[in-house]
Amino acid sequence: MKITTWNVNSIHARKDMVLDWIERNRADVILMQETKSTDQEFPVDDLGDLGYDAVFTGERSYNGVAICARDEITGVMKGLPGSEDQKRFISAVVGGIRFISVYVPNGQSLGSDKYAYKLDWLARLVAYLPSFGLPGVPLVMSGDYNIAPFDVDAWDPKEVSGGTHVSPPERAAFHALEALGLTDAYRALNPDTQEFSWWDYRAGSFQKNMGLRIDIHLLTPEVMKRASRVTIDRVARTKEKASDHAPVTLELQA
DNA sequence: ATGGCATAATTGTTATGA
Repeated sequence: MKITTWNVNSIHARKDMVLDWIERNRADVILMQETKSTDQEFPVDDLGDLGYDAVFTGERSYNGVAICARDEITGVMKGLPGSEDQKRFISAVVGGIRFISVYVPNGQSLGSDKYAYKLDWLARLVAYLPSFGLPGVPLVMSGDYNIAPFDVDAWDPKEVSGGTHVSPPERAAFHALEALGLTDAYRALNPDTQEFSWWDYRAGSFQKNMGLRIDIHLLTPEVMKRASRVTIDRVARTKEKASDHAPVTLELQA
């Protein structure tokens, strides 16, 4: 079973590229972030033509998350309690596993209102997750966490974003998610490797490999036992008009 | 210290991203 998380940075600006990638890679489940699409405009018919069902919650211009799958999707839940206005959380069951697609707020700069919102949002996520019954259930929560968990996950932790994405409170929130019984599959399978999933469009950052690993699959133990590989598709980031995030694919053994 | 690039609202400029 292949599960991909991908911040597409507008499903409309990149529809052909995203559909082409899905057609060529045939992941079983695709968790999207930053669709930047209202529910009315989400390209559900195009995905249907490729054999995928899709559930989504979005808004105009910003945010927006989706779950696409080749098998039946059930048990859909939309919105993080207390933060329903920004469309950053969707959950559904596919093939006996509960999936959650999250788009964690960016945080803008240390001390800003948006930074406070990011920490509040993460605290609400930590408070909400136990209602899903983890760690003793098959659950995969993937998405754009906007946090580089450790220094190895950032090209230069001292220079990044004026301190956001690497600040101790953000990392503490990420580790609070792990404390609920979730494991960062990429880091568990690759203890020392430095690989990034996002690169700034500016200043030739991709060519210089100045990036962050912020697109992450978090797994409960019984799913982690099945995890064989996590791959970051850098080639997708080289394409003309690519998203600034690469798709990250988790492979589970049957 | 700042800008750089991209998207989406709009048509000249602003908000946002990480």
